[in-house]
Amino acid sequence: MEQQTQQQIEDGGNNQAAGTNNRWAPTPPQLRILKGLYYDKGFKYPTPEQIQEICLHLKQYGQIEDKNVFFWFQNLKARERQKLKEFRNVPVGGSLDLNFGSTSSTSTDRSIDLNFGSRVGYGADGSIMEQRGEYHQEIETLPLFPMHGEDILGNMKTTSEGGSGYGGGSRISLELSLNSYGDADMA
Amino acid sequence: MEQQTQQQIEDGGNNQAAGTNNRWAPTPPQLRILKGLYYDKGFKYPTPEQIQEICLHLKQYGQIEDKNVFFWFQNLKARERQKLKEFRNVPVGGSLDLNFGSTSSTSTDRSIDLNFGSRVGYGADGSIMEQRGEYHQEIETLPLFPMHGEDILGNMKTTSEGGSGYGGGSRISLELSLNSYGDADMA
DNA sequence: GATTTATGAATGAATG
DNA sequence: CATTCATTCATAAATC
Repeated sequence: MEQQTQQQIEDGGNNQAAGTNNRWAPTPPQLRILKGLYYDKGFKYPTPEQIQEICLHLKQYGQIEDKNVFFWFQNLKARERQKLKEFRNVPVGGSLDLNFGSTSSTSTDRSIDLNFGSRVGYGADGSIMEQRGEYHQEIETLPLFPMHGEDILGNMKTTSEGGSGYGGGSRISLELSLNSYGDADMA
Repeated sequence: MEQQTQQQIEDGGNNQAAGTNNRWAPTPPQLRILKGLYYDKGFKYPTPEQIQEICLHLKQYGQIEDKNVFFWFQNLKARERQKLKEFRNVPVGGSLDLNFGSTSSTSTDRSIDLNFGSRVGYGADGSIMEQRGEYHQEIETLPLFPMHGEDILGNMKTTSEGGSGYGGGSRISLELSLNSYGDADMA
């Protein structure tokens, strides 16, 4: 599922030949509409339904898919935010204290708590991932990785067999049958 | 998604240098294992214990933490789900008011009436990647794009396009302030 | 025609 | 689990 068939988008007379383009490019009408939504209406958080609506509508102006609309909004938002961040520091050396009263407290509180070091409380529904005080675990022979002599990659498990399983854990004996998923390093 | 023309994950054990790369990127072996688990074995809901197991095993193929495994599964699940959901028809009957500069409903900044959408909200990105050769829909009056009868967009699609046209007819009249942004076509 | 820029696309990470 | 943010890769288009 790479960049599938998003071909044949034509812009206002500057289209490419068929077969050479794979990346969607908004046609002028599409761009106009999208920008209108974003800037004029301040419409920046379209729900999936709205995305589909928009996409459906934009289809008459050229090939387009939902994900194009989605990405368009995402990228625009991200890049606007990015630009703002870059300007946070006034590059001028002049002492410009612009205290115009407006307590522009940008409440962009993204309480970043990067405390993901060891254990995380990913469990959202409270069913998984408990806080274990000790990171003590004796998984040597993992049930997930059956030691048939080779693991998923075909590498030999040189580790000790024996299986000191832990009680309570789902003992899923998944054996990966090493299916290449087309995942290779194509440099 | 199996996009292969992207990252150049380099090594298999020397990733994430200090300070330069803070974001984990799966090494090819790691990816292969993870995909094998997910797709091959249908293993999509790892418990915390299993996450640790997986992580432990993946460690021999590069730096990795539990949270990486966790996020990987979460993201893949979420995005796969999105894809499926996006195929469904849009049930919206809601009216996303999209009047740029017309119908002065400019009371609030975000005067979009996105209250209709309960909370359905499913993904909107990877829409349809599969074979969808020729489906094109006959849009008419979308609630999102109220037609006022005038075609301000004036897409000169009938002009010297010289290619396969946009296909759709311009029956939607979306009144945009065309001069708002100056660049509708930066091509 | 190689370099830079703009932007579509992908995905890891995070939040609620 | 759904949604959003941040960062990065990839590439068409513009620039030199």
